[in-house]
Amino acid sequence: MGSTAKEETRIADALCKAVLERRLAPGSKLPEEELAQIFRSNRAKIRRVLLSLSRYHIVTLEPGRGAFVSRPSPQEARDVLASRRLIEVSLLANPHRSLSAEGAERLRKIMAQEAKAHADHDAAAMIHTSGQFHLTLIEELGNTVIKNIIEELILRMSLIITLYERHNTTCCLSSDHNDLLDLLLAEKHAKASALMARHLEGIESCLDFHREPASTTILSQILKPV
Amino acid sequence: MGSTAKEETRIADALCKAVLERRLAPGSKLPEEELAQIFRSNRAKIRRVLLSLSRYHIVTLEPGRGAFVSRPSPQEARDVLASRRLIEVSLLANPHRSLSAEGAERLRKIMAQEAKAHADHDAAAMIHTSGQFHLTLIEELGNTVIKNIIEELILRMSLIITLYERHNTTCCLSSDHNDLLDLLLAEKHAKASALMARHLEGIESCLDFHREPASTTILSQILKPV
DNA sequence: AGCCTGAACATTGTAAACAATCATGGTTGA
DNA sequence: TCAACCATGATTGTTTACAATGTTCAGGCT
Repeated sequence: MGSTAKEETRIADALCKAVLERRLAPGSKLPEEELAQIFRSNRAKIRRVLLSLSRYHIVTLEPGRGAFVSRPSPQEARDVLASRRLIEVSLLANPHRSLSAEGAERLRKIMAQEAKAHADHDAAAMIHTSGQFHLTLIEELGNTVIKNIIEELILRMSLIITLYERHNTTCCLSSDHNDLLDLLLAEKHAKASALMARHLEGIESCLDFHREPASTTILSQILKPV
Repeated sequence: MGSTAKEETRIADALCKAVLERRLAPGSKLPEEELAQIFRSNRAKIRRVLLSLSRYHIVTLEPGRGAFVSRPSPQEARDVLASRRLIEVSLLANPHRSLSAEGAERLRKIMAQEAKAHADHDAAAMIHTSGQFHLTLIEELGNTVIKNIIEELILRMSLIITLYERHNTTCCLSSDHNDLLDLLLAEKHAKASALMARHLEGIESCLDFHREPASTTILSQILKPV
């Protein structure tokens, strides 16, 4: 996510990645000094990064207390889900432009990575490539602005899933992606849109807003020392 | 737009308001020291505000050169327009919930303010209330997350309109709002959605991406000295 | 025993001084 | 006359130290 300086981008990306892959649990405290050591940076830069991330609702700043990984409320969770569904579903129904050949190629490459991650049982890679598929799709059919919006929503969804995922369920089936691409190439917008709606509803149905685990994590074990 | 501290919110809001009402021209430089004096604040806080606003694409930070009011490129302009249209139109077609009685009441009040601003020939108030109408509508039919997204897009649209508005045209006709409310209360989603599409397309048709005026402004005359 | 209180510690927030970078205007030379 | 160049001033970027706030833990009181 575009920061100004290079080093800050690095740090922000590392934090976002940790959130995306659900290594960083919602509610975790993010002490400035500790982060500065982990990333071999200084407090000022960490501070800027945290402020930036707070704008994306990934981090919550509590004045006088510090920064924490956000814990979206059930209401916020529902709103994020609904917003993402609204945007992705309607973009597939009314794409700004149809899928180009090179776009399809990009998507296929990502699907190959997905398959590999699945074969390797690499959970982090699976989440990452799955998100990448959605983002690339949005970018091909829509534009950069919408892509950025969805990018933020996907990050927030990671927090939501970590918080509210019902155990015993296997969320996020990725077999849909194949069908989705076929429908898009066949220009069957209505069907593609409906499939996307089901796809996202599938994720929602795996959530349970009654429980709120407070699992906090220890940073240094999670954020690799650069 | 929610900042952490109170004073910073005040400053950010003042800047956003100036952008929204098109007093702050795209490209204007925003020197830290000068802003600090205008808002009787200090550089550190101004700096935080500018960083925040840069995350909303309202301000562009150029390393070593400082902060400037963003100048969206024609491409970015088109993308912002398209994104806003996508979201607003599809939300009206598939609202998350139907308009409540109190929601209608809120909208009516805003429309009254719009009428007053129109009667007074108060351009700033007209822009402000018009935006408020859209935002309230989105919030009633959708949720807070979508509202925040649209809020940012409306701000960016202010910059775009300032940059690319074709003169001799009267953009943003507000007579549509009345009809829109009627259609919504009658639960005529398809018609409401179509009207919104036309409404937003009307704005787009007033833009001309060929000219790029570089009008820069002087801050102290525009930002009231608190 | 449980809880309130207060002091010591740790962390965040703020300010100011310093360093680095960029815009400027004037000078020099062809 | 014009262009390139250097010196100067202004603005941004970074670091440091210090102030304010929150947290924790020990001790004493009820």
